[in-house]
Amino acid sequence: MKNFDTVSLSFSGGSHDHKHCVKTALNDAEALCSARGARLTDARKRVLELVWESHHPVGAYDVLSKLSQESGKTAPPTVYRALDFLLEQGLIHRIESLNAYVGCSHPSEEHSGVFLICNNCGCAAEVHDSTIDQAILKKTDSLGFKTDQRMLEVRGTCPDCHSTQ
Amino acid sequence: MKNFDTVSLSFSGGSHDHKHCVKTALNDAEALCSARGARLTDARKRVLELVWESHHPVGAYDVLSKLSQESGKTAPPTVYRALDFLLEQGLIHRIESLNAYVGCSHPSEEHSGVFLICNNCGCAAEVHDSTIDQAILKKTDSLGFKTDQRMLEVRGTCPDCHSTQ
DNA sequence: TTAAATAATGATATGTTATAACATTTACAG
DNA sequence: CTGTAAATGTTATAACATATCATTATTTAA
Repeated sequence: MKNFDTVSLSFSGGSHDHKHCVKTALNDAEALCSARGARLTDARKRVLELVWESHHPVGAYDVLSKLSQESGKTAPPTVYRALDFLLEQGLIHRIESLNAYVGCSHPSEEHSGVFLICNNCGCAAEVHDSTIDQAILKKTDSLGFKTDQRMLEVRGTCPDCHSTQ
Repeated sequence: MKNFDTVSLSFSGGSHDHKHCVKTALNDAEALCSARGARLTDARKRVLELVWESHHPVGAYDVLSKLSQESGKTAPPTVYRALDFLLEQGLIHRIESLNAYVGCSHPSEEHSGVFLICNNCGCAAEVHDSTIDQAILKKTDSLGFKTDQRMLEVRGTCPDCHSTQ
């Protein structure tokens, strides 16, 4: 895994060009899936788009109702299958503490992010920090625990909400 | 918050005196609640006992069915109220990635644990590490994010399962 | 010590999130 | 083409959680 400390979206104040954001994500997704021989079908692509509609985590049933509106009756498995595919490909992340999903902004890297979730506005930022990664690794190693995945979610107030009050 | 690095139960190989473990937890809980003027009623105490029955996270509906067996028909709110109380008092923790609950082994300290969850045997160990805490704090501070709570759950294979294969 | 206030519990219904199981259609390699 | 695997459709249900209102128990304070 590449050793990088980045912030995917660190609290833009709602002022970034989100359409561009989504377009980039979709292009990246196409390229990645193509390179891997994975099939980013229309249904999967549409779900990815819907997850990317904001930087707020989106619930499966939110996706479901939008899908139902635009394409007629849709059943839960349709959505969950697409979400599972996108998770497998690393194109989205699941926020366990919200039962919700967010787009991943650098899916080409294998990684475990840290999610900062604002209790006020609901936005979620994915950040990376090798110091945190190493601290966790050191601890699990010292206990002989072999890690498969890890989830680190921090709830609080984002700088935008904090300054605006 | 006291600065401590401890392992609550680091993979005992299933060989510890669990009855003692539970008894201690219940005594501590009584003492704490008493000191705080919080009411550890029979119902709440029984739920705490049930959560402590193993070091595996226990689902709310597992608790519910045991309660129904021993006390006749019980409804979900009964269990969730007790779990909420126990969470508030820091007597149990919720494992978000499992929708399940585990007993807290040192409830008198205010703390955020790290949970190591074995995908093989299902056991969960709560560990603490100030290096991890500090790394996370440093990162969130640098981004101007004010933390309320955090969850860190690591899924993998515990040393017992790894050695036994 | 009793009435009022507060906290806890009981009971019913329903909301929310997720998956099992099986049928059908689509993509694509041979 | 056509057989196989992958994806999707469909129905039902499992699993997790809360809203609401009625009732009972406990504490507080007059």
